[in-house]
Amino acid sequence: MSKEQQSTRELIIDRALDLFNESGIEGVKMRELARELGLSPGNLTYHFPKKENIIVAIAEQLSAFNSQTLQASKQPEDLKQFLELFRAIFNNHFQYRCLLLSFVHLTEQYPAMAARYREVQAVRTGSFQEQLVYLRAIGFLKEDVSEVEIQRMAAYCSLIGRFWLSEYWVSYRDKPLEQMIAHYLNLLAGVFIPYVTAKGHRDLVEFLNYALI
Amino acid sequence: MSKEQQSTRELIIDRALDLFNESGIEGVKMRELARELGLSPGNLTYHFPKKENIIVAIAEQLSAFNSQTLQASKQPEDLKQFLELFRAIFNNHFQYRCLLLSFVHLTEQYPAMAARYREVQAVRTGSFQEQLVYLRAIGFLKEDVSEVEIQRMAAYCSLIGRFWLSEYWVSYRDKPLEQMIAHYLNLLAGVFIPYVTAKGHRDLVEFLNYALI
DNA sequence: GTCTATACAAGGATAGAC
DNA sequence: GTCTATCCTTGTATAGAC
Repeated sequence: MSKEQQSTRELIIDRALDLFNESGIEGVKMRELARELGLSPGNLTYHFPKKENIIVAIAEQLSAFNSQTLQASKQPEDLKQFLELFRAIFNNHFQYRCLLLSFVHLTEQYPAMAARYREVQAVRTGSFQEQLVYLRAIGFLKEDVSEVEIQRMAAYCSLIGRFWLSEYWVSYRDKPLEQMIAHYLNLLAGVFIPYVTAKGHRDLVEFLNYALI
Repeated sequence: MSKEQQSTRELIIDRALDLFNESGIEGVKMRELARELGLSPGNLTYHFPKKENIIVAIAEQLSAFNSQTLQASKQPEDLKQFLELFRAIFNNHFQYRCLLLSFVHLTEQYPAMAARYREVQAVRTGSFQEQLVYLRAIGFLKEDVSEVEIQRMAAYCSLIGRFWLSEYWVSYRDKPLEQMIAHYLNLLAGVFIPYVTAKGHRDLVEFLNYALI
């Protein structure tokens, strides 16, 4: 996809994502974005009547990325794979951090985005649960792990998955991304430690050794 | 504190908090706030030259509340007390939800608030760790719980404490507050379950029975 | 010290010519 | 598809009355 082939619309989305990530969505003015692109403000409005439309377009990209990542592992082979899934998602999140970081704000301002997000998130939490049930079935989690415990683990995964970036951004931004992703993967792994079988434990230890530097 | 005795400044802060909580900080315009109070916009500017000043004033109230709540239990008698601490904090959070819900935003916009917050949060996470070490010392957590495990537990407490409200607001706002606070207290309690002694377990079960309806 | 009236600048959005 | 000109809202600043 060379730059020459990109439509104006695509050029706008790409540049907007960069600037939004850099200065926050609110920090980037429509006139500024137009100037950066060598367009007139009016022309920008032609392609995206409202700023919201640019945001939605970017959100759709992220959503597509995430769906693609998640489809890959309906039934993870082991805990390692389940956790690697999160590494991929965390990297997606960082690429689209402008959205993640102001997402409470966005859901307030644009009810359509809120509704869509709630839906996606409910599906995702449910899917975590299924994957954990599956991991229990194939002997990585103890047989006697209860439904309630599975639900709790899924809830922790959800919460960490949603908010790791916000915490990172506010409190640990000076530290390297890789290191902090490793930290949050470690927290995720820690959720399972008390509930794994011997086999699961070996798998987890392996993950912790190679994956967390 | 009857309404007659409140200074204009106090009246502004009170009304602003209500409106901010209702419509979000960005959703409340200075002119609107002035109108609600029966003041002229210029007069509002006299008391608070910038909107930020109102926000800071409100943030100081929350901070005072939280410090007061936290000082109460440097050395919790038991796990129950530790968890009750969080219930109080969660209720504070809800009272000041306008701040919590846009706090990434706020720390971006006002570096002073960011620095202060980072400081407070570091202290708080450290203090969780100390309390957990203490709970281990007095026999509520198993003796062989490691420092790494303590750190992880503190990290979970921190993450839940920071972001429970965001998740609640975005995904479960239609459910009653009490019920959702109970849900997040349950998640907090769940963090400790694998690491408690028999004594700690009894304590935890008791908490779960009476505290979570 | 407290308040009113008014002005200004920045930013999102729109209309219409080319 | 692109541009110029314009409008409206909102945060902020100031001058001056009481």
